[in-house]
Amino acid sequence: MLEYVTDLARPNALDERPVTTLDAPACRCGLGAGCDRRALTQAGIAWTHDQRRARQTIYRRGDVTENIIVICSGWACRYNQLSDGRRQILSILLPGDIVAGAALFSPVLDFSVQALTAVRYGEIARGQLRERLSPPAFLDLVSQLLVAGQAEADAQLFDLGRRLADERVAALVLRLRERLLARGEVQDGAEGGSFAFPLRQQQVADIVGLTPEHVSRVVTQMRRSRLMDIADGFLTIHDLPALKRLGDLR
Amino acid sequence: MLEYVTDLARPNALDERPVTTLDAPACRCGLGAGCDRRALTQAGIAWTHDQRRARQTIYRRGDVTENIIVICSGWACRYNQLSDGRRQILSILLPGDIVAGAALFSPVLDFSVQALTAVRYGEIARGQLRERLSPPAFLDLVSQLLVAGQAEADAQLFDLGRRLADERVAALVLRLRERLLARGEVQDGAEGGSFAFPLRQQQVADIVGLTPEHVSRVVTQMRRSRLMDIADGFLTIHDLPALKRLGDLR
DNA sequence: CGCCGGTTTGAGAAACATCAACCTGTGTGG
DNA sequence: CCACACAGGTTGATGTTTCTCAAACCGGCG
Repeated sequence: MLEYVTDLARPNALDERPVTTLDAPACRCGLGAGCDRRALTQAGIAWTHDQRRARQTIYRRGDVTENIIVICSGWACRYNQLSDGRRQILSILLPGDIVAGAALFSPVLDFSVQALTAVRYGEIARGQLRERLSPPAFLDLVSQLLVAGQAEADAQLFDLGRRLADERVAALVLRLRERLLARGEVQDGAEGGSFAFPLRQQQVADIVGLTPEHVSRVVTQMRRSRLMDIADGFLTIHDLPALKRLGDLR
Repeated sequence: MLEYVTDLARPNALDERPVTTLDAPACRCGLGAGCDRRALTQAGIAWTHDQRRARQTIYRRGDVTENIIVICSGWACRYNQLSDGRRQILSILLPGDIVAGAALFSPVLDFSVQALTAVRYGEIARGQLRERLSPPAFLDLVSQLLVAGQAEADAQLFDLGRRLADERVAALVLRLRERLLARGEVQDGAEGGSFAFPLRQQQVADIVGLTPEHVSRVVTQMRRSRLMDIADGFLTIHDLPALKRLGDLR
């Protein structure tokens, strides 16, 4: 397997320094009104917004945190990596997603987290959160996010276990499209709309369990057959029905 | 792909009839003291114990349920299946596991559930559960189970995306061993102990994303190299360190 | 005994990985 | 401005893993 050369190996003290924003802009994280710095501060809950640039590491497997982390803007991912370089992205984190539900109970993370684009994220001490937020609301919120994560994982499991390369890519695109639709981040274009797609083919490969070369072949093939196109950080769907025939769970 | 011939296609009215046990025996489901028929009954919470024989279907994808389902004894699995027969098992359900955290919010199931051995399971109306159980305890319980499920899914995702056939099988065995260890269901034998292993190779294949033929080759190979052995419904580990070298996440 | 579900084995095909070259746009230093 | 490096993507030739299809095997059971 490839020894993926990433910047994981060169932590840069300056780059990794947390930058606390004093005025948190409007935040579409799932905590809803909860993710309002002023409101939380008034409630006596410590809340910090940090940010990372694209490709920077946010957490490493084994790191310890007492915080619940929520993505506020940008894309990130959870991944695991073997010592021989094989890497698998476990999930794509979009604004509103909880990075680690696991952190609710065990402070030590079982995966690494990396920014895919520039990312802003918030951290709340879990003890505080659990004490202060009214329990039923908190239950619904967290459980709902956990359940959504499980559903995503289920779909991904099926893809990796039982689908061919082109079907996997199609399914990935469709699921991303669904999630972005729900956030109103899909522009409707010719056939199936288009949306910002910051992933490099290497990263797509790490999601769908293929090599970057093979992803390139699949994407090129899809471009030629006018299924969809990825260019300039945007993904445009040209034939949504055909894509669904490939990648939908039926 | 194969058209897997399962008994999904021949529902048997007699076999599928729920059998409510009047005296629920000791139950190691995660609800702990909660899963005590008398206690729950006294608290006014409706609770039923049903059972299924091996290979029977408990739920089908798309079924609607207002209940939270917990496995009390036996093995079951969640799976999804394409119309062309491709099937992927999403998770193995052991006693104490919640079948569908999803049912907490959406009554319609996004997967099917099948008994792998004879299975006893309990159902509690979710509304009742959420109202009656004291919220903090409920939060911890459910979230903890959800988080554990996510961790399992993460490991499985890595295996399916980035591991070779023998590594996948080794990893599956190791993870099952861990879960059974926690339940005290591993007898320590010669090297790595042994435990009941009711899975057919077809089912193993549906977990690790391979064909049954290839699973047979891998298992036979492992038997010959004295890594482990599966026989008579029991799995015996002969060389735990070697197995871990193959399948552990490092 | 014959049947049946499950497993094993083999030969050939398909999907995907590997390795290597090349291409293109972009930034960088002289 | 040019030379150059570099990251990301594309393409091709070849190798490996796994699948497919088919047959044989094996223990249990009517």
